[in-house]
Amino acid sequence: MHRWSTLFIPTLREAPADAEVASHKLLVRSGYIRQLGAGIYSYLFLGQRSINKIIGIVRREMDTIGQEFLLPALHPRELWEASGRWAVMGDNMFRLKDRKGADLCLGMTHEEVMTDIARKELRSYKQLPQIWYQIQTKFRDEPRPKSGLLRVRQFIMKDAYSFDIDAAGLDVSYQKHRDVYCRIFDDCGLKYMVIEAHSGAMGGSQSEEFMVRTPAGEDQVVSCDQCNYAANLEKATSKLDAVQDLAPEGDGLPMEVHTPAMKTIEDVSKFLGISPKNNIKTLAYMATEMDAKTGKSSLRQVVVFMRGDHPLNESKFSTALQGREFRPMVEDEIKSLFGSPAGYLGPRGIEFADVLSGSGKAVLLVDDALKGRVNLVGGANKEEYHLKNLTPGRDFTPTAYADLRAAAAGEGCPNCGAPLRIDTAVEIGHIFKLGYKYSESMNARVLDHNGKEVAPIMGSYGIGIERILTSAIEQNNDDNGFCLPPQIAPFEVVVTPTNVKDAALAAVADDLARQFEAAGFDVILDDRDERPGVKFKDADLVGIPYRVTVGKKASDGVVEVVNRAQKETLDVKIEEAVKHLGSLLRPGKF
RNA sequence: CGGGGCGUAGCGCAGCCUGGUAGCGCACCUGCCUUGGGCGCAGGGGGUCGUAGGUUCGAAUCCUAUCGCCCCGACCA
Repeated sequence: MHRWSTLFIPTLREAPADAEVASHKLLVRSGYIRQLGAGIYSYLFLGQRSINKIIGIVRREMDTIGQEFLLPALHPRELWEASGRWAVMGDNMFRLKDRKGADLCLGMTHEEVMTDIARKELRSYKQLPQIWYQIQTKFRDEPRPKSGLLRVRQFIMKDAYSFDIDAAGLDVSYQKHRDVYCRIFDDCGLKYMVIEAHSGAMGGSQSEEFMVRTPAGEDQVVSCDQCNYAANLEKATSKLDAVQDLAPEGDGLPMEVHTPAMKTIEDVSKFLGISPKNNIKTLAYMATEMDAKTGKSSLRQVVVFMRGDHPLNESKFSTALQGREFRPMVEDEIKSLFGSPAGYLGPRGIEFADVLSGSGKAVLLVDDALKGRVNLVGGANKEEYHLKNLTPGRDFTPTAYADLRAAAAGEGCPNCGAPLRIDTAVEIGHIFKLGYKYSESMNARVLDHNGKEVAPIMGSYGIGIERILTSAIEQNNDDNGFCLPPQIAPFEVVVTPTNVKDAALAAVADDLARQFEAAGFDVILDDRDERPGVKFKDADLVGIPYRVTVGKKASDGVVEVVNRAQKETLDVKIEEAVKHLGSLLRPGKF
């Protein structure tokens, strides 16, 4: 039996001064974790116990669809060269050399290692599908670790990889993971959402994230309270109210108008007495083009037109550029393309490319919100002048239309039209249809039923173990501490005698704790010679969902069962305590 | 990488401006006392003042460099 008096549970009255978010303060105060360096933490007794319970749930559920492996954390450079990610990962990858000078890195994810196994071992469609997973430590040299365990440089991830013969098979593997993830997070007692996610520069056809709403989160989630629409801001769309186009002026063709010192959309709109919605916002970027053969990079001009009141979403922009890196143009670059300083930029006089890559011409990406609009106002590419009557398709031809706009709270849900909300959230899981990226680049091949060599199609699926703990704490804490769902708490119940010097009380408490243990509850006996207040405070702090107080009423055969989360106390007869707790912890079994 | 802040006992902080015995609260140890919400009394232990160099008779304090940590931003398969 676990006796508090013999355990190392270093609780603190005060939180470290540099802790900002609730879970960070409380994990340190409750003696779950201690910091070793920026984004590097030790998990002490209670922390590790809780992590182990979370891992237990993840493993139990993952075993219903896949097979557990354990891959190395130390990877040779060659493996990452094969997928092309040795260069792509940049400073986020921890790199080191061995004694012979060979380059190694610490694994930040394991597509490469898994694919390496697949390419060496899988030969036939008959061996597919496969789902392989592991629960293992990942290393990522984050530019800015923060918020305790929420953003760290070393953490535990459950990562899974599926190999299928075709897209239909991948759909099945993907759905299996989606279902299992829901069971896992339900079992962990989390309130979460499944949202559409940005597939990222890696391509991939579909991706969903499992998100927990909390102010401590770093992601922004757009969701609808009326229907089930939910998406990452990087991906979210919205319905816009119809906009009244301006009537044509003069002959209806682009017409110069003098706009002295009117550089911003706001200034121009006011000056001309129009809405920013009738303006074109012109943004100018330089994208990096990589020559596949020579590996040489060159710069490419990219112009973006948005509706005047709309912000650009850089993730969508990156997708539209097919992953090319980009940066804003500097002043000289603007002048050389537009012939005008910023503030008066527009389409006039520029011949844009008709395709994204190939020609050396500037690329023009136009946001979907401008499709079908007429008589817009934009810069004239001439200092202190704008143009009226600008109409896409007639006065300029986009290289492509694209969804580039960031959705905003209050705009209409794309499904049902109800107002959208935007919340911050923590990403606890991500499932991803990878496609052929790794099997192609790393040359994994199996024979299909026609005897033809094909690349298996892959999926990858991740769960951040620590983030389950942190988001559970973020969702359920108060001034006294936090309360974890019993399934992931380090203990399910603490038995607290109010005075261990009182032999009768101590005996009742000891006996009760033994009964709980015999009944299969995860129990800790707080047998410390401390005042009751100290023990109550500690019990409240460390997240144990139930406390059984053995005090004055014990002589009448009664103990108190305290529900930490509800802050409710119930008197229970000692001989019924096991049954009562059983009904709380193991519904249906007692 | 840009901006800001902080490094003094395990935790939270004062002292620094104006150089001269290193301090407070909590925690810890001993004894007594107390026992339903971090109790009280008495005694005690613990600090290369992040590190290195400089100025000075003398540096926690002034100067220079450097390292670490935190926050904002950039970034984030």
